[in-house]
Amino acid sequence: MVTIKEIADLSNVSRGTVDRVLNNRGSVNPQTAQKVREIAEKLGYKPNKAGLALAAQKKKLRIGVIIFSPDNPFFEKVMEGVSAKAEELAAYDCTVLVRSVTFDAAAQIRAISELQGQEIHGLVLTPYNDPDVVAKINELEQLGIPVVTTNTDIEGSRRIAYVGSNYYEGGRTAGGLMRLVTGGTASLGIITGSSQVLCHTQRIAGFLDVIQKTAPGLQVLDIMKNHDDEFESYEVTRHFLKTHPEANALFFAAGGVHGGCKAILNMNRAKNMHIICFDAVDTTRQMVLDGLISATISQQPWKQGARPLDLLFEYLTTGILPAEEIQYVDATIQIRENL
Amino acid sequence: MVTIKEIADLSNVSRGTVDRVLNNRGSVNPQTAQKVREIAEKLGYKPNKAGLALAAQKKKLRIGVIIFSPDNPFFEKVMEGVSAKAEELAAYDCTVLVRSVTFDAAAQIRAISELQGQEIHGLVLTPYNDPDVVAKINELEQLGIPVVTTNTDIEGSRRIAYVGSNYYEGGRTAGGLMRLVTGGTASLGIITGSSQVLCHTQRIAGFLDVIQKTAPGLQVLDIMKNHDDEFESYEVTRHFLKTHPEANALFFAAGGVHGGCKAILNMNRAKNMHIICFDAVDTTRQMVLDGLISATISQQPWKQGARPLDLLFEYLTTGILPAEEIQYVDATIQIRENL
DNA sequence: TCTTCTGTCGTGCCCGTGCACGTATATCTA
DNA sequence: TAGATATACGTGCACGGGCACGACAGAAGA
Repeated sequence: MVTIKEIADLSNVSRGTVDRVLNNRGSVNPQTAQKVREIAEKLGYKPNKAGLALAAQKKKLRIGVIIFSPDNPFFEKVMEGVSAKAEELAAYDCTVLVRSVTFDAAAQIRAISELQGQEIHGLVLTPYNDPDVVAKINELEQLGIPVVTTNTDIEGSRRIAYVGSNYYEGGRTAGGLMRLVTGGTASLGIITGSSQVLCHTQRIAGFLDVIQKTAPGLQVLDIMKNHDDEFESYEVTRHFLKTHPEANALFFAAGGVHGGCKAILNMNRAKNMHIICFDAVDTTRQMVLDGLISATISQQPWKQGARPLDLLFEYLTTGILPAEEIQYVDATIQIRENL
Repeated sequence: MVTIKEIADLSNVSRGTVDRVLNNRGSVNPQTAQKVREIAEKLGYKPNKAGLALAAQKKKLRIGVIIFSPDNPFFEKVMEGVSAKAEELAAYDCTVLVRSVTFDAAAQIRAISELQGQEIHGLVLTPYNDPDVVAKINELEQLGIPVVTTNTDIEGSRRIAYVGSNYYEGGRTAGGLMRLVTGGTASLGIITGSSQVLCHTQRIAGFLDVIQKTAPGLQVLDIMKNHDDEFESYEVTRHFLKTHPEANALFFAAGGVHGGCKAILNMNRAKNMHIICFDAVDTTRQMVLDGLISATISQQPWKQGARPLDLLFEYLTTGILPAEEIQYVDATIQIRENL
């Protein structure tokens, strides 16, 4: 365990000077600085976390969180993760300010400005994909306010990290599961939210890649959109089942699982139907337990809420950036027995 | 954030007295103690982790780890977890002493005594199920040396926590997977390590419970033992396949997956064979990627190595016992696409 | 009454880091 | 040459908790 004091002793300077050198603050003689840096390097100095945390205790941190309005059961679980972690961080005098707003650029930017007014030191954001939002994130970065994106990423922004799913890999896993539960032969329908949402199309791309390569017996009858709406999902599934009496498998790449399943049940098509979907919200859990859904792939919404706060807190107190800029949560396969 | 100082001020005593009361050291007037305790309770005092860690810096901790000789690829992964966490803890002047010994009571007790000679402050142990080992664990507890068991638990001991799999639930998940990949109908063989090892029998119990309740079409032809030996596994599988030409599914409840799979390949029985097993060691991974094994259930060996150290360090520096005495690692389902 | 013992409690330092403040020396200006 | 200014560096305190030491009072013994 190398301390600043040790480095100071070996460099024949005081702790303060070492501090100035290693943290680039104040003015130091270039030669002295060079020497200190060399010694610190040689000794492999890593700031002591306990000391850092204690020193950080003085300033009260405020972290802002902006996510969708949680009318969505998935985001309710994300919120649970946020709340749990917020409670934990409260012990370190760190306050978490949550704003849940509608999913559009203007509302997001308004919410960010509001949080800026409250003098936040960091921000967790589920970004709406818009150049204005990118600009706003970069503005925050300029002001020294780090941003972590969650659930969905945004390109071109200088956010310090992204925590979320790897949608393409999730789709691949779904494809593999479909191969396994159908034995490699089936006539299937794919139901997605929207072709405009990158997440959904990425999932379908992964799914199709896998079945084309490893399960040529899986025939895709149709790809339909439900715009993440339960009732539209019901309608669309109903129509699909009617026009395709031979269909015996369904892949839900987005929300609307509940509506789709209801349609299957109402039309008495549950028998020999193989269903793979995403997320383990309550209604989905029930359908898995009932045996209607073979398996669901959970993206750990709780973790998607909690982890970004962890990363930000670490960065704000220790200055250490996350080891990985992109932090994928595991896509865990859930069946009736391990829900 | 409540501090000792605040409690002291409100109780009209000094920090030292509050410290004595809350940590039960030294002598304090019972009335004063009562008052301090009440105030601490009311304020919901939780010792500050940073402060605690800083104070703990003075005494260098030593934690002992005893696991099997890692000729086993699973325990190699456990060791990776231990090493990674040890490196992390080294930053706090905490040394981790590892002993890997053969799996019997005498050797374990000898190793523990050795570590005692090195004045360890805590111990991580994969306990051999023997009354002498129980007694030894309790002796350590008496001496103030906390013990965390990992991978397998031991009854009647006063270990502060257990980190490992829920074998019964793992078996249930395996049963569910077998139902899914076979479509609910198959003639299967079960290969286990030994009927003397609790873990293995628990897994089989979970597996059988599930298939009896949810997949009556799954017929168990035989349950065989391979004593966790690859070559015995090869022989036993070979014999099973020969005597059961109709067999089209295999469940490996223990080690020896590689040997068993080799037998299947050599006898040209890979086609239409459904295999479910445990752990994702390299040879198993390869068989999953090759499509021979449908799915494997991983018990996160890395975490089983790392987590116990975390718990012990937390306890030794802060005195906080793990929230849950029994910490199950997730049984994650791994298929070709999410390995 | 003086000493000794014991129970009770306050004080100060330590751990490692950040940071405000103070000070010494060198350079520049009037 | 005195004074202002800038550069380079040392010092001390804060953060929260552990712990050693010592102070003080009351009781017991001589």
